[in-house]
Amino acid sequence: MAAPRKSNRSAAPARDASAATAAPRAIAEQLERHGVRPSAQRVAIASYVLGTEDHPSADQVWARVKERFPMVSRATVYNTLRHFTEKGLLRELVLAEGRQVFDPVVEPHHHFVDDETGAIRDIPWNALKVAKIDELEGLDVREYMVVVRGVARGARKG
Amino acid sequence: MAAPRKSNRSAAPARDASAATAAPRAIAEQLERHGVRPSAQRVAIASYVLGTEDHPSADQVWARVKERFPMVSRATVYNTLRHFTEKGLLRELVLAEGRQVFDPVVEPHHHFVDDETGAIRDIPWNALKVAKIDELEGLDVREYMVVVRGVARGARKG
DNA sequence: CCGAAAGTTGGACTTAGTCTAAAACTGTCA
DNA sequence: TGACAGTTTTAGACTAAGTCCAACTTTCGG
Repeated sequence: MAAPRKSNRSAAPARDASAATAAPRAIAEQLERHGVRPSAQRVAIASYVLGTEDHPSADQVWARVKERFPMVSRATVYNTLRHFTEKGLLRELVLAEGRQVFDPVVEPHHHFVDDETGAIRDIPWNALKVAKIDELEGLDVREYMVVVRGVARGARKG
Repeated sequence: MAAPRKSNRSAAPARDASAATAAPRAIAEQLERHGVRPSAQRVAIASYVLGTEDHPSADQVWARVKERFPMVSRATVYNTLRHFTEKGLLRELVLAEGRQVFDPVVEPHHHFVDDETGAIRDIPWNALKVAKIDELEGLDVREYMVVVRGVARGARKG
């Protein structure tokens, strides 16, 4: 389940290194560049949600952040995720198993939903090509994506 | 909001004709053909959900059905929708504003989500073409669709 | 240090959906 | 007809996801 890339558990405290923790300094700067005032809670939330390859739901983010920051409130996480989304740090997808999920990749891309595990994976924009989208009559298209459902064959490692 | 098509309130009892009510006989037969025993509640649910062009959520179906069948319970509606889906009468989409919605069109097609109203519209399968879907490595594709978001321009009539 | 604005908090509330045990209905067979 | 089994429906409790709000805390500018 965990994506074992970006192994920068550099100056992390003596806890397990399972959660992806980027340097707080860098995260604070990233927030500021997007016009978000970096509070401690926001940095904690960002350090998980901006660094993950999962597509967590809001409640999943809350659970994750609480592990290292137990006194954070649910309202804060929800507000913050909305805030991040408004500021363009996140994208909100509505294709998951009934809940809205957040995707730190803001650039357009497609999605693969694993029917067995429910996991969502990104598909690079150029891996697929949609034709005739500009021929749709009467629709002002703002964005589009292909949603592929199926099962991942073979090479899935935990 | 009401879709004033299929005005076959033929041998219906003396009640109002506001909701789309197909002939109960025909619906019962349709259910039987799909291996669903047609109870009164199931026919009531089917007569709305199989005849609509909306993409209602389960709770919306419940609300609609209760208008003409006030004593129907929520569990029945949820069970029935699941049952219909298993029997291939409905398809369940997971792309709506955070909820699962049902689509009486079982054949593959694409979807347009109106960002302003949240309404979902079908896009015919042949209106778009997705290339390179068979080149996706390591994925057993079961189905796919294009989800288009934007706003409907002009000519929208209810 | 003060006040205002921004941020955070817990908890109540809402909405969507599931679960359950009991009741009601249906078909069958004697 | 009446008894039985299996199916369907029911109300309501429960859970999960998410919103809302009023109060508290923190930060920032002066």
